[in-house]
Amino acid sequence: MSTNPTMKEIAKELGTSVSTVSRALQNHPRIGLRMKERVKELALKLNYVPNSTAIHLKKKRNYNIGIVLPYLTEQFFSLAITGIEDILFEKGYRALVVQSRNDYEREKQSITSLIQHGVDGIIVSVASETYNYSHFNELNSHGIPIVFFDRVVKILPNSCVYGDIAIGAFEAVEYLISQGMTKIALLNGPSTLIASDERLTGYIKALKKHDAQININYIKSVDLSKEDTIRKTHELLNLEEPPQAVLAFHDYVALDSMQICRERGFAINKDIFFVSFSNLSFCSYLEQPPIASVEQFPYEMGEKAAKILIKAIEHPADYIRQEIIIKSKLVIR
Amino acid sequence: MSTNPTMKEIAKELGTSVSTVSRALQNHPRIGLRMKERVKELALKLNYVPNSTAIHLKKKRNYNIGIVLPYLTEQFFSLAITGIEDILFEKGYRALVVQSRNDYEREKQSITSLIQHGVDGIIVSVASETYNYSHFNELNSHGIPIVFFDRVVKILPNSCVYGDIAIGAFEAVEYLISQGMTKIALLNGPSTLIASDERLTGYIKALKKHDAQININYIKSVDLSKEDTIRKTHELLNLEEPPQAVLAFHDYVALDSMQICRERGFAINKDIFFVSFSNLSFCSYLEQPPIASVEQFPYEMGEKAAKILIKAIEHPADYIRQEIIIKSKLVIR
DNA sequence: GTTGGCTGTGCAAACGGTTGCGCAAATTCA
DNA sequence: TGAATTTGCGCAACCGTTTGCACAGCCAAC
Repeated sequence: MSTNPTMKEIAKELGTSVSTVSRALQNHPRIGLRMKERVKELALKLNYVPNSTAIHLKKKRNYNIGIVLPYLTEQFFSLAITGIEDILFEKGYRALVVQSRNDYEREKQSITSLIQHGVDGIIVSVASETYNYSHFNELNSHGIPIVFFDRVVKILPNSCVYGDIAIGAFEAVEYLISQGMTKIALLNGPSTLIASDERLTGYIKALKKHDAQININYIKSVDLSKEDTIRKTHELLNLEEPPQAVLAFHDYVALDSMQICRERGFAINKDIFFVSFSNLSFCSYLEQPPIASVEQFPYEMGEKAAKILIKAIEHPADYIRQEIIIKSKLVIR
Repeated sequence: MSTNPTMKEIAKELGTSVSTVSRALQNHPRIGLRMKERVKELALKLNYVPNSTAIHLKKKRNYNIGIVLPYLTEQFFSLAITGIEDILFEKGYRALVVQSRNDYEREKQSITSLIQHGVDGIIVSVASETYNYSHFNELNSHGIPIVFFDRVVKILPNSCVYGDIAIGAFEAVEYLISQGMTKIALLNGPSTLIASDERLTGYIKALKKHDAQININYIKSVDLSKEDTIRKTHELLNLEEPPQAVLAFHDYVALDSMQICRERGFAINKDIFFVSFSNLSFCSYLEQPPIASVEQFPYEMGEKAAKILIKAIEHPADYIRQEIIIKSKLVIR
C-alpha cells in the first residue's frame, strides 16, 4: 500500500538535505547532536528502512551469499546450510540457495544468475555431473569469491573445505577387517567426484595394509540414483562370492542397497554388514542400521566455509587460498 | 580481478550513448538492426552482465523471494522449497531462504532483514512459537505480498496454501477404527499451530462418528522437541490402559515415539500402531514403519504457493486473497 | 585584525541502469 | 515537391543512497 519512506522525505519534512539525513543516520561526527536526534526520531516514526538496493549500488556490496548445492533434501546438505546460515546470519548476510540437482547445466545457469544478481560471494558443493569448470572461472574473472565445500574442485585457486574422506574410508575398512571380514565391497559414487576417488584410495590402502585381496568385482560406481544403486547391489549379490560387507558412498546408497539385500534374503548385520558415510540422524530409527558410519560434520563444514568466504569478502587483500580438512569420525553402533 | 563491463563502456567503445545501448539490449523497436547487432556483439564479447541491482533500483523489482520456514532439515520443508524453487527458477526469480527454527524472534528478525533487502514477496510457514503477527502486518504495510503455506495464519488478508489436515486426521482415525482399534491416542503439536487444532478436530470427529470414547488422557500436545515427545510417550504408556494406536503430529514425532515404545517392549504394528502425517521417504526404509501416513504433498504446496505469490507480484491489481487447500491422502502400508 | 582551525550543513556527482521526450534524417504519401 | 510520418538515436532526469568538497559561521591565537 504505502510506499516506503526515503531519506528525501525525511529531509523535506525536516527542512534539511538528504546528505545531512544520511550522515545523521550514520552517526557522522560532523553532524550536530540536535540534528541527529531530530533525524533519528523522525526516521523511527516514519518506520524508515534504508533501501539496501541503493546502498548496494553505491557500495558494491550486497550482503547476499549464493549457495549452490545438489539437493536440499539430503540431510547432509541441509545441515551444511544450517551451519552456513548461522554464520551468515550472525554477520548480517543472507543466503540465496539454489539446488543444482547434480545437473551441470542447472548449476551453470544458477551461477550465472547469481553473478547477475551481484552476490558478494558463493559457496558451492559441485554437482556430480559437472565435468567442466568454466562457470567457476567466470566467477573468478568477475572477482566474486568462491568457497567449495564437500564436493570441492581442488585445481581452482579457490579455498575449499572438505572431509578427510580417504582416512574415513580407511578407518571404516580397517574396522570391518578387525571384525573378521575380508570380502568387502565398495559401492562408490560417480568417478567425477573427488570424494569417490578418496573413498577408493582409503579402501585400497586399508585392504593392502592388512593383506586382504583386492577384488575388482567388489568395486562398483553408482550414479547416486536409486535405480543404479539397486542394479549394482544385485550385481554384487550375484557374484559367486557375495561380499560380507559393503562400504557405501553415503547413507542413501546404503539404505537402498540394504533394502535390496533384505529383499533377497540377506540379513543385515548378519549375512552382510554396511558401513557408510555421513551418519544421518534417521539411521538411528532403523532396527538394523549400518554397523558403523563415517560422520562428516556437515554443520561444521558449512560454518567453516562461510567463515572463510566472509573473510575473503571483507578482507580481500589478505586472501590466501585455504584447504580446510574437517576430520571425520567413525561412529560404531 | 577485472571489474564488470557496464553499458557506459559499451557505449563509449561503440561511440554511441548509454540509452541506445540499453534499448538495443532490450530489443527496442526504435533501434536500428545494425546498431542492435553491434551492441549485442560487443556485449557478448565483453561478457557483459546487466547489473541487477541497478535495474532493481529503477524498476523497484528484485526478482528475489524470501522464504521463511522453521527447519530446512525437515524433509517436509525441503520438499516444499524444492517445489517453490522450481516455479521461481522457471519464472526467473531467486530464493532467499531463512530458517526460523520455530523461534519467534528469529522469524521476526528474518522478516525485517528481508524487508530491508527489498524482496518482491515472501513465502512463510510460521514458527510454532509465533504468537504475534505484527511482523506480517509490517510486510503488508510495506506492500510486500505474502503467501503462507502449511503453517498458515488465516486471520491475515494474505493468501494461504495448506493441507486439509482435519480430513486427513479424520480419515486416519477412521482407518484405525476400521482395523478394530478404539483406544487411539493423539500426539499432537503445540496449540499455537492451527495444524494442531485441525488434527484434533478430525480426531474427535472420527471418534464421535464411530461412537468411540474420547479419553482426555489420550490427547497430548508436544512442543516438537524430541525430549517432549519422549516424555509424552512415557505418559501414554504409563496409563492403566495404554493406547492401541497413536496418531502422531508428523513422522518425526512418530519415529521418536515409536523408539520409546520399542524400548519399553511394545512391538510396533503389533502391540501398538502408529499413523502419522507427511509420509517421509525414509519411512520406507524402516522395518516397522507407521501403518499409515497422511501424505501432504509438500512439493505441490510449494509450487502452488510460489505461483500465487508470483501472480500477486506481477499483477497486483487482480490480487484476491486465496485459500488453497491441498487434498491430503492416506497412504496405507 | 588577519590567520587558521573547528563545527555544522548543503551541493552535486556518482553507482548502473531505464525511459520520456526531442530532434534530425530518411522514407512515404499526396 | 512539399508535408507528414517513420526511423534511429541522444539528452537528461530519475531510482535512493553515499561521500568529497565547498562554504558559512564561530572561536581561539598570534
